[in-house]
Amino acid sequence: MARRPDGSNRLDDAARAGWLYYVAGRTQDEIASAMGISRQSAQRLVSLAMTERLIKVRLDHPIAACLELGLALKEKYDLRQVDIVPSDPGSSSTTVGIAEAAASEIERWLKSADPIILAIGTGRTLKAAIDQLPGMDCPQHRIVSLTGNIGLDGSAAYYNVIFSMADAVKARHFPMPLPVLVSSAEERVMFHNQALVKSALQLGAQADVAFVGIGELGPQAPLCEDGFLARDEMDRLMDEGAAGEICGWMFDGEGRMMSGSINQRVASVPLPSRQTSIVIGIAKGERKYQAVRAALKGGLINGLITDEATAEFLLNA
Amino acid sequence: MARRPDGSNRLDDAARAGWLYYVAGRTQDEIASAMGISRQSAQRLVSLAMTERLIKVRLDHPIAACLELGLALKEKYDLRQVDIVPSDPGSSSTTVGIAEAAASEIERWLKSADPIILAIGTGRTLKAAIDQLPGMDCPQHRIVSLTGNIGLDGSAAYYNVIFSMADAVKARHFPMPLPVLVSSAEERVMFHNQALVKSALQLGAQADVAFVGIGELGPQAPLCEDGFLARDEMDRLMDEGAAGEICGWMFDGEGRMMSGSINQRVASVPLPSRQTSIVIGIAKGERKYQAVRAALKGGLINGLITDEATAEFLLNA
DNA sequence: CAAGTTTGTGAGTAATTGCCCAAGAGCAAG
DNA sequence: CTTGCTCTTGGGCAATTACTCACAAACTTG
Repeated sequence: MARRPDGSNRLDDAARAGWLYYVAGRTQDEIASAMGISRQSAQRLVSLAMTERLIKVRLDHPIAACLELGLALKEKYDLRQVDIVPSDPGSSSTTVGIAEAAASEIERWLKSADPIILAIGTGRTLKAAIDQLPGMDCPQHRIVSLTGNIGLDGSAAYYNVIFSMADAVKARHFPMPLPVLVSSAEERVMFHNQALVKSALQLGAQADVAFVGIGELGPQAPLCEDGFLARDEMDRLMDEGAAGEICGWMFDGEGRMMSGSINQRVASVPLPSRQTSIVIGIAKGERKYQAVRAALKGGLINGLITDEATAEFLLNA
Repeated sequence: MARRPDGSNRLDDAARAGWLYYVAGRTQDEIASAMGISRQSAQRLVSLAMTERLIKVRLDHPIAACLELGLALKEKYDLRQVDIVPSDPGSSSTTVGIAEAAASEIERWLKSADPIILAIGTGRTLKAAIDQLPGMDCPQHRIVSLTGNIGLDGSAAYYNVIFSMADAVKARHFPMPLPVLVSSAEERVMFHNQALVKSALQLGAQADVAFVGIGELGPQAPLCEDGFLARDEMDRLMDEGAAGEICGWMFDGEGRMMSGSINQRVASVPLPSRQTSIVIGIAKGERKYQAVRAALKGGLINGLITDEATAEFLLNA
């Protein structure tokens, strides 16, 4: 009999229990006796399956209200692709719901038999989305990161979205091993001449689809909190009228790229052309309202995944 | 809000409620007050979302495929107990995986506080399974061998499954000190009149659960290799359409017991009734596909422990 | 238009689940 | 071998959810 001091067997059991509970619809009591454990242990396994994200729940029904909002938005901002999920008034999470929807959309693209180039940004929202991806096997596709993952202090610990994603879907991937912001335009040139970065730049320009987060600016902006941007720089940007950022590219309230020096120091891949690619922004929440609206106004994105409340704001604003 | 007198609005509500419940993780009470309906109605909507399959749950773990296969097999062949373990495509072992699973299942039965009678066959697979048993102390149970352990040449060296097992779990045990095949029906009667054999026969008939291997036939069959059956007899059996054996009992491709003289010379305990007992077959591997299928078709077993690949064959065949 | 049928509602109740706590097993250090 | 620590287990209990029933509204049918 295999002893189970290690965790791997435990996850197996959790998967089993979770499957029996959610898919087969058994009660925890039945699972307990089927697996020869106490009900409490079964409950723990089921809950473990949840917290370990072994179980993925997804809603597949176009709710009329969301659909209508989506259609209206699509028209108003001339979008190629819109996905609206219901709002949860009681929750302050900035990812719940849209992460699942984004995962579903990403999966749809990855299921394509024809090889595609999928570009991806970074950030909490995208990380949450990637976590919802099922395991896949997509050697035909290429995934390219649009932005670096190294902070001001040199740490690379940020949400390594592209690695988690490539790991889940087993596709070739092209990370950007550099900071989001470098110290000068010259340094950027230097970074961009590195072989790895060069191929990311090339691939990014040819991307069929890109999934990007939309970041708000301000003292609590993730860009600040995660140490990509110093506080005083942020203040200056705000003074100059910056309203949001995508992959580090700063834009104003009308969605025009900021003209100051800041964008010359952004080392990210330029956003793929909205003429030839689909660039899908993923964001929700009151704090991001202005940033999302600006991105839409400026045509920086031509696809959107958001929630009802945000969609309503965007329609009426 | 779009008014809709027809049912589509109801499904929308169901989707919304289901989303709030499963994705956002709110309680039905919260959903009820958020949507302005009674808790019961909320519950109905959530359950409707489930029954209408608006909510898709899936489990992203290798185990999931096994469980699904198991459920399908259980239905197709009307089984009481199915256990599918992941296949290891790189291994040609006929025991790895199922031995552990079988041990785990045996252990589960032995943990019962109520005394049970556990019958057990023989063969490499079962030997590997009981090697996986942890030490236990089960004086309340009785273990009976379903089949003899003496070869054509009189040697008793075969996989002495029952002794190893009784040793490991410290239960009373009832071996069958005779050959698998005797020379004639008359000799069988003689053997069966021995006291030891008699009690084994009686116990076997009352067994609560039986674990048996499923043997394939052919020149490389273990039955031949281990010297229980002469080569020319095997050839004759194959000509007559024999497809497999369980504890020496030969059956054809439909799982019907062979009518020739061979089964009159099998000295094993008859398989316990599938009405009152659980008879669990343990087998995997391409060479055994036909034998396992026949055993299932004929209802010779009502439980199965096998691997994914075999399970897939059994489902599609 | 009335009777019958279907569908949805709320109340009450049984079943199921989630959580806290004390006890026990496993393990490392002494 | 003992001590102290952590992690896991199972019991008990409160919260949550599922089911049954009786009734009302809406809808169908003659």
